[in-house]
Amino acid sequence: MDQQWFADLEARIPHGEVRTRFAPSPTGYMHVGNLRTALYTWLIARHAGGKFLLRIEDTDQGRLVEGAVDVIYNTMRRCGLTWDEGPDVGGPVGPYVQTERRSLYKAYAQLLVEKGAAYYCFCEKAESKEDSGEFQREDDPCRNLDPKEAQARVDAGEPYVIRQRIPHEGHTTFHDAVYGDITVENSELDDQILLKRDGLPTYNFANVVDDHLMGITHVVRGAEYLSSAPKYNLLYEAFGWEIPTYVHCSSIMIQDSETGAVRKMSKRHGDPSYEDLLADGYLNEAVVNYVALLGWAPRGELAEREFFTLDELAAVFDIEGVSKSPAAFDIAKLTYFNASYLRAMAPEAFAAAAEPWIRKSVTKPAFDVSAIAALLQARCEKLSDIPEKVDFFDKLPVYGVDLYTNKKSKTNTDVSRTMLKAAIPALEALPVWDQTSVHDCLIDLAVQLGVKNATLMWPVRIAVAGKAVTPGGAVELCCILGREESIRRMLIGLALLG
RNA sequence: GGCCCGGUGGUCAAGCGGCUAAGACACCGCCCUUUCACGGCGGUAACACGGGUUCGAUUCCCGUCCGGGUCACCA
Repeated sequence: MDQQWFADLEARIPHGEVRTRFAPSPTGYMHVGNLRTALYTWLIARHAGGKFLLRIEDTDQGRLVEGAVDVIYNTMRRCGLTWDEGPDVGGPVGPYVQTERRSLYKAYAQLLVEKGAAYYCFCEKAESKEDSGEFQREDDPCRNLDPKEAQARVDAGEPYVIRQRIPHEGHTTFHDAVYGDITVENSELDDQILLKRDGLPTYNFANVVDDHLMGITHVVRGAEYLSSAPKYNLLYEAFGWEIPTYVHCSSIMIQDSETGAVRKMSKRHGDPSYEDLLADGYLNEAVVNYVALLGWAPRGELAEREFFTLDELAAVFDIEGVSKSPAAFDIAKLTYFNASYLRAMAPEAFAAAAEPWIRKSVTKPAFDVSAIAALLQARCEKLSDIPEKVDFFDKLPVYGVDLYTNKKSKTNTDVSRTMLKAAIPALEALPVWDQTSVHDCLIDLAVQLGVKNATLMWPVRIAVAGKAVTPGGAVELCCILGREESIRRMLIGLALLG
Protein backbone atom coordinates (compact mmCIF):
# COMPACT_ATOMS: atom_id res chain seq x y z
CA MET A 1 0.00 0.00 0.00
CA ASP A 2 1.36 3.39 -0.87
CA GLN A 3 1.31 6.65 1.00
CA GLN A 4 -1.70 7.87 -0.88
CA TRP A 5 -3.76 4.85 0.09
CA PHE A 6 -3.22 5.58 3.77
CA ALA A 7 -3.73 9.29 3.23
CA ASP A 8 -7.11 8.66 1.61
CA LEU A 9 -8.26 6.66 4.60
CA GLU A 10 -7.06 9.32 7.00
CA ALA A 11 -8.85 11.97 4.98
CA ARG A 12 -12.21 10.32 5.66
CA ILE A 13 -11.93 10.64 9.42
CA PRO A 14 -14.46 13.14 10.82
CA HIS A 15 -13.22 15.67 13.33
CA GLY A 16 -14.72 18.17 15.70
CA GLU A 17 -17.52 16.10 17.20
CA VAL A 18 -17.86 13.47 19.87
CA ARG A 19 -17.98 10.05 18.28
CA THR A 20 -18.47 6.84 20.20
CA ARG A 21 -19.04 3.32 19.12
CA PHE A 22 -20.49 0.11 20.39
CA ALA A 23 -18.53 -2.80 18.96
CA PRO A 24 -20.05 -6.14 19.93
CA SER A 25 -19.06 -9.56 18.74
CA PRO A 26 -22.03 -11.35 17.28
CA THR A 27 -22.58 -13.99 19.93
CA GLY A 28 -26.33 -14.26 19.68
CA TYR A 29 -27.44 -12.49 22.83
CA MET A 30 -26.83 -9.36 24.86
CA HIS A 31 -25.13 -9.63 28.23
CA VAL A 32 -26.36 -7.26 30.85
CA GLY A 33 -22.80 -5.95 31.01
CA ASN A 34 -22.72 -5.37 27.28
CA LEU A 35 -26.04 -3.65 27.42
CA ARG A 36 -24.75 -1.26 30.03
CA THR A 37 -21.61 -0.56 28.03
CA ALA A 38 -23.73 0.10 24.95
CA LEU A 39 -25.98 2.36 26.96
CA TYR A 40 -23.16 4.42 28.47
CA THR A 41 -21.51 4.68 25.08
CA TRP A 42 -24.72 5.90 23.53
CA LEU A 43 -25.36 8.31 26.38
CA ILE A 44 -21.94 9.91 26.05
CA ALA A 45 -22.53 10.55 22.37
CA ARG A 46 -26.07 11.80 22.78
CA HIS A 47 -25.23 13.96 25.76
CA ALA A 48 -22.61 15.71 23.68
CA GLY A 49 -24.78 15.87 20.59
CA GLY A 50 -22.28 13.65 18.82
CA LYS A 51 -22.44 10.49 16.78
CA PHE A 52 -22.93 6.94 17.90
CA LEU A 53 -21.84 4.12 15.66
CA LEU A 54 -22.28 0.41 15.56
CA ARG A 55 -19.43 -1.80 14.49
CA ILE A 56 -19.49 -5.55 14.28
CA GLU A 57 -16.39 -7.32 15.55
CA ASP A 58 -16.48 -10.68 13.86
CA THR A 59 -12.81 -11.50 13.57
CA ASP A 60 -13.12 -14.76 15.42
CA GLN A 61 -14.02 -17.12 12.62
CA GLY A 62 -14.44 -19.97 15.04
CA ARG A 63 -17.24 -18.35 16.95
CA LEU A 64 -19.59 -17.10 14.32
CA VAL A 65 -23.23 -17.51 15.23
CA GLU A 66 -25.98 -17.53 12.67
CA GLY A 67 -28.37 -14.61 12.95
CA ALA A 68 -26.41 -13.05 15.77
CA VAL A 69 -26.08 -9.70 14.07
CA ASP A 70 -29.84 -9.42 13.87
CA VAL A 71 -30.04 -10.01 17.59
CA ILE A 72 -27.76 -7.03 18.06
CA TYR A 73 -29.83 -4.82 15.78
CA ASN A 74 -33.07 -5.85 17.43
CA THR A 75 -31.77 -5.40 20.92
CA MET A 76 -30.35 -1.98 20.19
CA ARG A 77 -33.58 -0.86 18.56
CA ARG A 78 -35.67 -2.26 21.34
CA CYS A 79 -33.60 -0.32 23.84
CA GLY A 80 -33.83 2.86 21.85
CA LEU A 81 -30.09 2.99 21.27
CA THR A 82 -30.20 4.49 17.81
CA TRP A 83 -27.04 4.55 15.72
CA ASP A 84 -25.94 7.10 13.18
CA GLU A 85 -23.50 4.90 11.34
CA GLY A 86 -23.29 1.15 11.07
CA PRO A 87 -23.31 -1.86 8.78
CA ASP A 88 -26.92 -1.38 7.77
CA VAL A 89 -27.04 2.40 7.47
CA GLY A 90 -23.52 2.97 6.21
CA GLY A 91 -21.52 6.09 6.93
CA PRO A 92 -18.38 7.97 5.93
CA VAL A 93 -15.86 5.59 7.48
CA GLY A 94 -17.21 2.19 6.51
CA PRO A 95 -17.35 -0.65 6.11
CA TYR A 96 -18.56 -1.27 9.66
CA VAL A 97 -17.99 -5.00 9.78
CA GLN A 98 -14.46 -6.04 10.59
CA THR A 99 -14.21 -9.00 8.26
CA GLU A 100 -14.98 -6.58 5.45
CA ARG A 101 -12.00 -4.49 6.49
CA ARG A 102 -9.41 -7.24 6.59
CA SER A 103 -7.09 -5.86 3.92
CA LEU A 104 -6.90 -2.70 5.92
CA TYR A 105 -5.60 -4.29 9.11
CA LYS A 106 -2.93 -6.15 7.23
CA ALA A 107 -1.74 -2.97 5.60
CA TYR A 108 -1.52 -1.20 8.92
CA ALA A 109 0.20 -4.12 10.55
CA GLN A 110 2.78 -4.12 7.79
CA LEU A 111 3.17 -0.38 8.23
CA LEU A 112 4.04 -1.08 11.83
CA VAL A 113 6.59 -3.67 10.75
CA GLU A 114 8.18 -1.09 8.52
CA LYS A 115 8.29 1.33 11.41
CA GLY A 116 9.97 -1.31 13.53
CA ALA A 117 7.12 -1.39 16.04
CA ALA A 118 6.05 -4.89 15.01
CA TYR A 119 7.66 -7.99 13.56
CA TYR A 120 6.86 -11.18 11.73
CA CYS A 121 6.79 -14.26 13.88
CA PHE A 122 6.95 -17.75 12.44
CA CYS A 123 6.74 -19.71 15.67
CA GLU A 124 4.33 -22.58 16.04
CA LYS A 125 0.92 -21.73 17.36
CA ALA A 126 0.64 -22.27 21.10
CA GLU A 127 -2.05 -24.84 21.69
CA SER A 128 -2.81 -23.75 25.20
CA LYS A 129 -1.97 -21.18 27.80
CA GLU A 130 0.64 -23.49 29.25
CA ASP A 131 2.30 -23.91 25.89
CA SER A 132 2.61 -20.20 25.45
CA GLY A 133 4.84 -20.14 28.50
CA GLU A 134 7.47 -22.34 26.89
CA PHE A 135 9.83 -19.48 26.46
CA GLN A 136 9.78 -15.89 27.52
CA ARG A 137 8.35 -13.70 24.85
CA GLU A 138 11.46 -11.55 24.93
CA ASP A 139 13.40 -14.60 23.90
CA ASP A 140 11.25 -15.07 20.84
CA PRO A 141 13.82 -15.75 18.15
CA CYS A 142 11.64 -14.03 15.57
CA ARG A 143 11.84 -10.73 17.37
CA ASN A 144 15.41 -10.29 16.39
CA LEU A 145 15.20 -11.73 12.93
CA ASP A 146 16.80 -9.69 10.21
CA PRO A 147 13.95 -7.77 8.52
CA LYS A 148 15.14 -8.81 5.09
CA GLU A 149 15.24 -12.45 6.05
CA ALA A 150 11.81 -12.27 7.63
CA GLN A 151 10.43 -10.63 4.52
CA ALA A 152 11.99 -13.33 2.41
CA ARG A 153 10.28 -16.04 4.42
CA VAL A 154 6.97 -14.23 4.14
CA ASP A 155 7.43 -13.91 0.42
CA ALA A 156 8.21 -17.60 0.26
CA GLY A 157 4.75 -18.28 1.62
CA GLU A 158 5.70 -19.32 5.12
CA PRO A 159 2.81 -18.88 7.59
CA TYR A 160 3.29 -16.03 10.03
CA VAL A 161 1.69 -13.75 12.54
CA ILE A 162 2.62 -10.15 13.22
CA ARG A 163 3.52 -9.28 16.76
CA GLN A 164 3.78 -5.94 18.48
CA ARG A 165 7.34 -5.10 19.49
CA ILE A 166 7.08 -3.90 23.08
CA PRO A 167 10.17 -2.15 24.46
CA HIS A 168 11.90 -4.17 27.19
CA GLU A 169 12.77 -1.07 29.14
CA GLY A 170 10.78 1.78 30.57
CA HIS A 171 7.16 2.10 31.47
CA THR A 172 3.92 3.23 29.91
CA THR A 173 1.26 5.45 31.43
CA PHE A 174 -2.18 5.75 30.05
CA HIS A 175 -5.08 7.82 31.24
CA ASP A 176 -8.59 6.64 31.83
CA ALA A 177 -11.50 8.99 32.42
CA VAL A 178 -12.82 6.80 35.20
CA TYR A 179 -9.70 5.27 36.73
CA GLY A 180 -7.20 8.06 36.23
CA ASP A 181 -3.57 7.44 35.36
CA ILE A 182 -2.34 3.88 35.27
CA THR A 183 1.32 3.09 34.86
CA VAL A 184 2.85 -0.27 34.08
CA GLU A 185 6.37 -1.48 33.41
CA ASN A 186 6.86 -2.35 29.77
CA SER A 187 8.49 -5.57 30.88
CA GLU A 188 5.06 -6.65 32.10
CA LEU A 189 3.62 -6.35 28.63
CA ASP A 190 3.92 -9.14 26.09
CA ASP A 191 4.51 -8.90 22.38
CA GLN A 192 0.87 -9.49 21.62
CA ILE A 193 -0.25 -10.73 18.26
CA LEU A 194 -1.67 -8.06 16.02
CA LEU A 195 -2.41 -10.08 12.92
CA LYS A 196 -3.35 -13.71 13.19
CA ARG A 197 -2.21 -16.50 10.95
CA ASP A 198 -5.50 -16.36 9.08
CA GLY A 199 -4.77 -12.76 8.17
CA LEU A 200 -7.43 -11.34 10.45
CA PRO A 201 -6.54 -8.92 13.21
CA THR A 202 -6.83 -9.66 16.90
CA TYR A 203 -9.36 -7.69 18.89
CA ASN A 204 -6.71 -5.48 20.36
CA PHE A 205 -5.31 -4.47 17.02
CA ALA A 206 -8.55 -4.13 15.12
CA ASN A 207 -9.84 -1.89 17.84
CA VAL A 208 -6.99 0.54 17.64
CA VAL A 209 -7.05 0.74 13.87
CA ASP A 210 -10.83 1.03 13.61
CA ASP A 211 -11.27 3.47 16.44
CA HIS A 212 -8.71 5.72 14.82
CA LEU A 213 -10.00 5.37 11.30
CA MET A 214 -13.56 5.92 12.45
CA GLY A 215 -12.68 9.01 14.41
CA ILE A 216 -13.78 7.61 17.76
CA THR A 217 -13.18 10.16 20.51
CA HIS A 218 -14.32 8.14 23.53
CA VAL A 219 -13.54 4.47 23.81
CA VAL A 220 -16.03 2.95 26.23
CA ARG A 221 -15.49 -0.66 27.26
CA GLY A 222 -15.45 -3.08 30.12
CA ALA A 223 -12.78 -2.93 32.80
CA GLU A 224 -11.56 -6.37 31.77
CA TYR A 225 -9.63 -4.52 29.06
CA LEU A 226 -7.95 -2.23 31.53
CA SER A 227 -4.77 -4.24 31.72
CA SER A 228 -4.30 -4.34 27.97
CA ALA A 229 -4.84 -0.62 27.60
CA PRO A 230 -1.16 0.36 27.96
CA LYS A 231 -0.38 -1.67 24.88
CA TYR A 232 -2.86 0.46 23.01
CA ASN A 233 -0.95 3.58 23.87
CA LEU A 234 2.20 2.07 22.46
CA LEU A 235 0.34 1.28 19.28
CA TYR A 236 -1.10 4.77 18.97
CA GLU A 237 2.33 6.22 19.59
CA ALA A 238 3.94 4.00 17.00
CA PHE A 239 1.38 5.13 14.46
CA GLY A 240 1.63 8.71 15.59
CA TRP A 241 -2.12 8.85 16.23
CA GLU A 242 -3.99 10.87 18.78
CA ILE A 243 -5.06 8.78 21.76
CA PRO A 244 -8.82 8.84 22.40
CA THR A 245 -10.43 9.25 25.81
CA TYR A 246 -10.74 5.90 27.52
CA VAL A 247 -13.76 5.13 29.63
CA HIS A 248 -13.50 1.78 31.34
CA CYS A 249 -16.58 0.52 33.12
CA SER A 250 -16.35 -1.84 36.07
CA SER A 251 -17.73 -5.33 35.77
CA ILE A 252 -21.25 -6.25 36.73
CA MET A 253 -21.17 -8.91 39.38
CA ILE A 254 -23.81 -11.29 40.56
CA GLN A 255 -24.18 -13.39 43.65
CA ASP A 256 -24.31 -17.05 42.78
CA SER A 257 -27.60 -18.41 44.05
CA GLU A 258 -26.03 -21.70 45.04
CA THR A 259 -22.59 -20.93 46.38
CA GLY A 260 -23.32 -17.40 47.49
CA ALA A 261 -20.07 -16.30 45.91
CA VAL A 262 -19.89 -13.04 44.03
CA ARG A 263 -18.59 -13.37 40.50
CA LYS A 264 -18.74 -11.63 37.19
CA MET A 265 -22.12 -11.96 35.56
CA SER A 266 -22.04 -14.31 32.62
CA LYS A 267 -24.35 -16.16 30.34
CA ARG A 268 -22.23 -19.22 30.78
CA HIS A 269 -23.24 -19.50 34.42
CA GLY A 270 -26.88 -19.15 33.55
CA ASP A 271 -27.13 -15.53 34.54
CA PRO A 272 -29.92 -13.71 32.73
CA SER A 273 -29.19 -11.85 29.53
CA TYR A 274 -31.26 -8.94 28.28
CA GLU A 275 -33.35 -11.34 26.22
CA ASP A 276 -33.92 -13.59 29.20
CA LEU A 277 -35.17 -10.67 31.25
CA LEU A 278 -37.65 -9.59 28.60
CA ALA A 279 -38.84 -13.16 28.25
CA ASP A 280 -39.38 -13.22 31.99
CA GLY A 281 -41.75 -10.30 31.79
CA TYR A 282 -39.45 -7.39 32.51
CA LEU A 283 -40.06 -4.17 30.63
CA ASN A 284 -37.35 -2.78 28.43
CA GLU A 285 -37.64 0.65 30.05
CA ALA A 286 -37.20 -0.81 33.51
CA VAL A 287 -34.17 -2.84 32.51
CA VAL A 288 -32.51 0.12 30.84
CA ASN A 289 -33.27 2.40 33.77
CA TYR A 290 -31.96 -0.11 36.27
CA VAL A 291 -28.86 -0.98 34.30
CA ALA A 292 -28.02 2.69 33.86
CA LEU A 293 -27.81 2.96 37.64
CA LEU A 294 -25.59 -0.08 37.99
CA GLY A 295 -22.25 1.66 37.98
CA TRP A 296 -23.38 5.21 37.46
CA ALA A 297 -25.23 7.61 39.69
CA PRO A 298 -26.43 11.14 39.12
CA ARG A 299 -24.72 13.71 41.27
CA GLY A 300 -25.59 16.90 43.04
CA GLU A 301 -29.24 17.92 42.89
CA LEU A 302 -30.18 14.72 41.13
CA ALA A 303 -28.45 12.41 43.59
CA GLU A 304 -31.70 11.11 45.05
CA ARG A 305 -33.42 10.54 41.78
CA GLU A 306 -33.73 7.05 40.34
CA PHE A 307 -36.31 7.13 37.61
CA PHE A 308 -35.16 8.32 34.22
CA THR A 309 -36.28 7.91 30.66
CA LEU A 310 -33.60 7.35 28.04
CA ASP A 311 -33.76 10.97 26.95
CA GLU A 312 -33.53 12.17 30.51
CA LEU A 313 -30.48 10.01 31.01
CA ALA A 314 -28.90 11.47 27.91
CA ALA A 315 -29.44 14.92 29.32
CA VAL A 316 -27.81 14.28 32.69
CA PHE A 317 -25.30 11.52 32.06
CA ASP A 318 -21.72 12.37 32.90
CA ILE A 319 -18.55 10.29 32.99
CA GLU A 320 -17.79 11.77 36.42
CA GLY A 321 -20.60 9.70 37.86
CA VAL A 322 -19.30 6.38 36.59
CA SER A 323 -18.21 4.14 39.43
CA LYS A 324 -14.85 2.44 39.72
CA SER A 325 -15.94 -0.45 41.87
CA PRO A 326 -17.82 -3.46 40.52
CA ALA A 327 -21.58 -3.43 41.09
CA ALA A 328 -23.73 -6.43 41.91
CA PHE A 329 -26.77 -7.09 39.78
CA ASP A 330 -29.72 -7.27 42.14
CA ILE A 331 -32.78 -8.85 40.60
CA ALA A 332 -34.90 -7.63 43.52
CA LYS A 333 -34.15 -4.03 42.74
CA LEU A 334 -34.73 -4.53 39.05
CA THR A 335 -38.03 -6.09 40.00
CA TYR A 336 -38.89 -2.99 42.00
CA PHE A 337 -38.16 -0.80 38.98
CA ASN A 338 -40.24 -3.07 36.82
CA ALA A 339 -43.17 -2.99 39.21
CA SER A 340 -43.00 0.79 39.28
CA TYR A 341 -42.99 1.02 35.50
CA LEU A 342 -45.86 -1.43 35.29
CA ARG A 343 -47.97 0.67 37.63
CA ALA A 344 -47.14 3.86 35.83
CA MET A 345 -48.48 2.54 32.55
CA ALA A 346 -51.80 3.76 31.19
CA PRO A 347 -54.41 1.08 32.00
CA GLU A 348 -54.95 0.33 28.30
CA ALA A 349 -51.22 -0.02 27.71
CA PHE A 350 -50.89 -2.33 30.65
CA ALA A 351 -53.82 -4.41 29.47
CA ALA A 352 -52.22 -4.76 26.07
CA ALA A 353 -48.92 -5.85 27.58
CA ALA A 354 -50.60 -8.19 30.05
CA GLU A 355 -53.04 -9.85 27.67
CA PRO A 356 -50.70 -12.49 26.25
CA TRP A 357 -49.73 -13.43 29.78
CA ILE A 358 -53.31 -13.52 30.99
CA ARG A 359 -54.20 -15.68 28.02
CA LYS A 360 -51.68 -18.23 29.08
CA SER A 361 -54.10 -19.35 31.75
CA VAL A 362 -57.38 -17.61 31.03
CA THR A 363 -58.61 -19.05 27.77
CA LYS A 364 -62.38 -18.74 28.05
CA PRO A 365 -63.44 -15.80 25.89
CA ALA A 366 -66.28 -14.88 28.23
CA PHE A 367 -63.94 -13.35 30.74
CA ASP A 368 -63.10 -9.70 30.26
CA VAL A 369 -59.36 -9.50 29.81
CA SER A 370 -59.11 -5.79 30.42
CA ALA A 371 -61.06 -6.15 33.66
CA ILE A 372 -58.63 -8.84 34.75
CA ALA A 373 -55.71 -6.67 33.72
CA ALA A 374 -57.07 -3.85 35.85
CA LEU A 375 -56.92 -6.11 38.89
CA LEU A 376 -53.41 -7.18 38.03
CA GLN A 377 -51.74 -3.85 37.43
CA ALA A 378 -50.95 -3.11 41.06
CA ARG A 379 -50.46 -6.76 41.88
CA CYS A 380 -47.66 -7.98 39.71
CA GLU A 381 -44.03 -7.04 39.65
CA LYS A 382 -43.28 -8.65 36.34
CA LEU A 383 -45.55 -9.91 33.61
CA SER A 384 -44.56 -13.51 34.20
CA ASP A 385 -46.23 -13.32 37.62
CA ILE A 386 -49.59 -13.17 35.88
CA PRO A 387 -50.52 -16.70 34.72
CA GLU A 388 -50.34 -18.20 38.18
CA LYS A 389 -52.41 -15.40 39.68
CA VAL A 390 -55.36 -15.82 37.36
CA ASP A 391 -55.39 -19.56 36.85
CA PHE A 392 -58.64 -19.98 38.79
CA PHE A 393 -60.79 -18.18 36.24
CA ASP A 394 -60.85 -21.02 33.75
CA LYS A 395 -61.23 -23.75 36.28
CA LEU A 396 -62.14 -23.74 39.92
CA PRO A 397 -59.24 -25.35 41.78
CA VAL A 398 -59.79 -28.28 44.07
CA TYR A 399 -59.47 -26.86 47.56
CA GLY A 400 -59.95 -27.82 51.15
CA VAL A 401 -62.52 -26.44 53.60
CA ASP A 402 -59.73 -25.08 55.75
CA LEU A 403 -59.58 -22.12 53.39
CA TYR A 404 -62.87 -20.95 54.85
CA THR A 405 -61.31 -20.40 58.19
CA ASN A 406 -59.65 -17.03 58.65
CA LYS A 407 -59.15 -15.48 62.02
CA LYS A 408 -58.85 -11.88 60.95
CA SER A 409 -62.07 -12.08 58.97
CA LYS A 410 -63.74 -13.95 61.81
CA THR A 411 -64.76 -16.85 59.65
CA ASN A 412 -64.70 -20.61 59.99
CA THR A 413 -66.58 -23.36 58.23
CA ASP A 414 -69.80 -22.80 60.20
CA VAL A 415 -69.80 -19.06 59.68
CA SER A 416 -68.93 -19.51 56.03
CA ARG A 417 -71.80 -21.88 55.50
CA THR A 418 -74.18 -19.31 56.94
CA MET A 419 -72.69 -16.54 54.84
CA LEU A 420 -72.93 -18.45 51.58
CA LYS A 421 -76.48 -19.54 52.32
CA ALA A 422 -77.41 -15.90 52.69
CA ALA A 423 -75.33 -14.58 49.83
CA ILE A 424 -76.51 -16.94 47.13
CA PRO A 425 -80.19 -15.95 47.09
CA ALA A 426 -79.31 -12.28 47.53
CA LEU A 427 -77.05 -12.35 44.52
CA GLU A 428 -79.48 -14.41 42.48
CA ALA A 429 -82.13 -11.78 43.07
CA LEU A 430 -80.06 -8.88 41.75
CA PRO A 431 -81.64 -7.15 38.79
CA VAL A 432 -78.28 -6.29 37.26
CA TRP A 433 -74.83 -7.83 37.64
CA ASP A 434 -72.15 -5.23 37.85
CA GLN A 435 -69.52 -3.90 40.19
CA THR A 436 -71.83 -1.51 42.00
CA SER A 437 -74.80 -3.77 42.44
CA VAL A 438 -72.80 -6.76 43.62
CA HIS A 439 -70.83 -4.55 45.96
CA ASP A 440 -73.87 -2.83 47.46
CA CYS A 441 -75.73 -6.08 47.71
CA LEU A 442 -73.04 -7.76 49.75
CA ILE A 443 -72.36 -4.73 51.93
CA ASP A 444 -76.05 -4.41 52.71
CA LEU A 445 -76.24 -8.09 53.45
CA ALA A 446 -73.37 -7.82 55.89
CA VAL A 447 -75.20 -5.06 57.69
CA GLN A 448 -78.38 -7.15 57.81
CA LEU A 449 -76.49 -10.11 59.18
CA GLY A 450 -74.71 -7.92 61.69
CA VAL A 451 -71.23 -9.06 60.64
CA LYS A 452 -68.22 -7.14 59.44
CA ASN A 453 -67.70 -6.94 55.72
CA ALA A 454 -64.76 -9.29 55.76
CA THR A 455 -66.78 -12.03 57.42
CA LEU A 456 -69.11 -12.16 54.45
CA MET A 457 -66.58 -11.30 51.73
CA TRP A 458 -64.07 -13.94 52.74
CA PRO A 459 -66.20 -17.03 52.14
CA VAL A 460 -67.65 -15.60 48.95
CA ARG A 461 -64.19 -14.93 47.59
CA ILE A 462 -62.93 -18.35 48.61
CA ALA A 463 -65.91 -20.04 47.01
CA VAL A 464 -65.59 -18.28 43.68
CA ALA A 465 -61.80 -18.48 43.47
CA GLY A 466 -60.92 -21.64 45.33
CA LYS A 467 -57.65 -20.18 46.58
CA ALA A 468 -56.55 -18.08 49.50
CA VAL A 469 -54.77 -15.31 47.65
CA THR A 470 -56.41 -13.66 44.68
CA PRO A 471 -55.99 -10.51 42.66
CA GLY A 472 -59.00 -8.48 43.69
CA GLY A 473 -61.70 -9.18 46.23
CA ALA A 474 -65.00 -11.05 46.16
CA VAL A 475 -66.87 -8.30 44.32
CA GLU A 476 -64.34 -7.93 41.51
CA LEU A 477 -64.05 -11.65 41.00
CA CYS A 478 -67.80 -12.19 40.91
CA CYS A 479 -68.17 -9.47 38.31
CA ILE A 480 -65.61 -11.01 36.03
CA LEU A 481 -66.85 -14.56 36.50
CA GLY A 482 -70.45 -13.58 35.82
CA ARG A 483 -73.52 -14.41 37.82
CA GLU A 484 -74.05 -17.94 36.64
CA GLU A 485 -70.49 -19.10 37.23
CA SER A 486 -70.26 -17.26 40.56
CA ILE A 487 -73.43 -18.85 41.89
CA ARG A 488 -72.36 -22.23 40.59
CA ARG A 489 -69.06 -21.96 42.47
CA MET A 490 -70.75 -20.79 45.65
CA LEU A 491 -73.05 -23.80 45.55
CA ILE A 492 -70.03 -26.02 45.19
CA GLY A 493 -68.57 -24.31 48.23
CA LEU A 494 -71.73 -24.81 50.16
CA ALA A 495 -71.73 -28.49 49.29
CA LEU A 496 -68.16 -28.73 50.43
CA LEU A 497 -69.05 -27.14 53.74
CA GLY A 498 -71.69 -29.76 54.24
C1' G B 1 1.86 -16.60 41.24
C1' G B 2 3.32 -11.60 38.53
C1' C B 3 0.92 -7.17 37.15
C1' C B 4 -3.45 -3.89 37.27
C1' C B 5 -7.92 -2.09 39.63
C1' G B 6 -11.25 -1.72 43.56
C1' G B 7 -13.22 -1.70 49.22
C1' U B 8 -19.45 3.52 52.65
C1' G B 9 -25.49 -0.89 55.66
C1' G B 10 -27.29 -7.57 52.73
C1' U B 11 -27.58 -4.77 47.54
C1' C B 12 -27.29 0.01 44.41
C1' A B 13 -25.25 4.32 46.13
C1' A B 14 -24.48 10.23 47.74
C1' G B 15 -20.18 12.13 50.01
C1' C B 16 -15.03 14.71 47.06
C1' G B 17 -10.98 17.49 55.25
C1' G B 18 -15.27 19.50 59.78
C1' C B 19 -22.38 16.21 58.25
C1' U B 20 -26.68 13.55 64.01
C1' A B 21 -22.71 9.78 57.17
C1' A B 22 -28.24 11.24 52.22
C1' G B 23 -31.62 8.42 49.30
C1' A B 24 -33.40 3.71 47.01
C1' C B 25 -34.13 -1.84 47.12
C1' A B 26 -34.61 -5.78 50.49
C1' C B 27 -36.05 -6.79 55.57
C1' C B 28 -39.18 -5.68 60.15
C1' G B 29 -43.33 -3.07 62.41
C1' C B 30 -47.88 0.07 62.19
C1' C B 31 -52.02 2.32 59.31
C1' C B 32 -55.44 1.61 55.27
C1' U B 33 -58.41 -2.68 53.74
C1' U B 34 -63.06 -7.36 50.96
C1' U B 35 -57.76 -11.89 50.70
C1' C B 36 -53.21 -10.34 48.45
C1' A B 37 -51.28 -6.17 46.69
C1' C B 38 -51.01 -0.65 45.93
C1' G B 39 -50.48 3.51 49.02
C1' G B 40 -49.00 6.09 53.74
C1' C B 41 -45.92 6.26 58.25
C1' G B 42 -41.89 4.45 61.15
C1' G B 43 -37.65 1.12 62.31
C1' U B 44 -33.03 -2.18 62.19
C1' A B 45 -28.51 -1.71 59.45
C1' A B 46 -22.32 1.03 56.89
C1' C B 47 -17.23 4.27 56.33
C1' A B 48 -12.51 -3.48 56.00
C1' C B 49 -8.04 -3.03 59.53
C1' G B 50 -3.41 -0.63 61.16
C1' G B 51 -0.15 3.34 60.68
C1' G B 52 0.77 8.23 59.23
C1' U B 53 -0.37 13.79 57.24
C1' U B 54 -3.55 17.45 59.64
C1' C B 55 -6.24 21.47 64.70
C1' G B 56 -9.51 17.74 62.46
C1' A B 57 -10.07 12.22 58.60
C1' U B 58 -15.18 8.16 55.40
C1' U B 59 -12.51 11.80 52.45
C1' C B 60 -5.16 12.59 51.38
C1' C B 61 -0.54 8.99 51.75
C1' C B 62 1.60 4.03 53.09
C1' G B 63 1.01 -1.01 54.65
C1' U B 64 -2.18 -5.32 55.67
C1' C B 65 -6.39 -7.98 54.57
C1' C B 66 -10.34 -9.00 51.35
C1' G B 67 -12.63 -8.83 46.44
C1' G B 68 -12.24 -8.45 41.18
C1' G B 69 -9.60 -8.28 36.49
C1' U B 70 -5.63 -9.91 33.38
C1' C B 71 -1.60 -12.80 31.83
C1' A B 72 -4.86 -16.75 24.13
C1' C B 73 -3.32 -16.75 16.81
C1' C B 74 -11.11 -15.00 22.29
C1' A B 75 -13.20 -10.83 22.30
